[in-house]
Amino acid sequence: MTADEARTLGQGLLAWYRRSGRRLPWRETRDPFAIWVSEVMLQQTRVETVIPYYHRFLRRFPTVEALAAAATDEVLGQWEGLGYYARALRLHEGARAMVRRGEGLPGSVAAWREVPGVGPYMAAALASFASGAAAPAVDGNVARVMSRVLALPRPRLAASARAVAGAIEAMMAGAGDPAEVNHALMDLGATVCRARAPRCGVCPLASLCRARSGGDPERYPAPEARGRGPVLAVRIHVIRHLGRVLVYRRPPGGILGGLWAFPARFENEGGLAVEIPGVTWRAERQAFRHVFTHQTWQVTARAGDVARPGPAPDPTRWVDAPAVDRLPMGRPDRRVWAWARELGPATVTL
DNA sequence: AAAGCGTGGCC
DNA sequence: TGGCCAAGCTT
Repeated sequence: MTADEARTLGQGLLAWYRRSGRRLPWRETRDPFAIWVSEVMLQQTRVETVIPYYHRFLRRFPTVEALAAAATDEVLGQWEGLGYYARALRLHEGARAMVRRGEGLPGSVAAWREVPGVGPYMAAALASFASGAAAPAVDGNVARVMSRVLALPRPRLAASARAVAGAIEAMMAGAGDPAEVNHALMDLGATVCRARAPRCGVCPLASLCRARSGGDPERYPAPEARGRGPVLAVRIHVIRHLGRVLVYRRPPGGILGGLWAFPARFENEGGLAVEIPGVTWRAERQAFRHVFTHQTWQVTARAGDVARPGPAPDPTRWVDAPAVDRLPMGRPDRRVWAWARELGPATVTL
């Protein structure tokens, strides 16, 4: 693509964006903290899913100082249901580091890149949206758009990525506000140049799109191979004594890391199985399947009561039942709790 | 550098 | 239904 062609594309793109771009809450502000929160939430997560979380989170933590001062469980609690919980832990960690250093929020690509959880895409997006930097922000949408325009099957490969960035920079040079170019490319990918059923008839880039002239734009980008992962049988135990319940915090780093959970035994991975003598199990059980990206849990949940509990075995602890509602949990444990909390006391005791 | 990390919607 | 997908990052 020549510089002149890039300029023409950029102008057509911005004309389309001003007519058909999305209005989104995090585009109504230049507050870098709010935009940072939105970008973290939007990783691998749909816009419609994020919007209510975004408003709730900023209402609870309006500033980086408020977030830095919060407890981990408050932050995870606001995040419950969004998934990829390490994002929330890194956001929290980043906020505390910024407040500790007292130099405000970053304003450049390089400075954002130092922040935990901020990678190449986010650093460019944040510097562009909050500070006006002319940095190409290549997310999944933009990579797909440029993969098609330039007919590059693997736009993330180093050589292709350079071509993609170069073409976007050329568009920015010819077309005003760099942040608008980034927003426009993302919106184009989300609403026109979609993964399936692209609407080439209304695309402002169609005239120069090599994938379209090739006749089968959906062939780009090349599909990523992804495994489905194993199915694990998981036994989850809700063990109660009077008004209390046994829980533990899952270790950071792994699946649902940092969240609270009920003691569980995994088919072949140990998990956290604690020996509690004298449990009277109820006859009812709950069974369901929970599909993660890389593994599936076939869950069987049981609930029981213990008459004379010893101290909670490490790392578990007894928690008042109403407090369990406020502990951040993953979906499987939350679902088990929603079932178990409705059960009355066991009918038989030892 | 390939694998791990959640959840919900869509067809 | 099950497979695919959605504003990526870390190790």
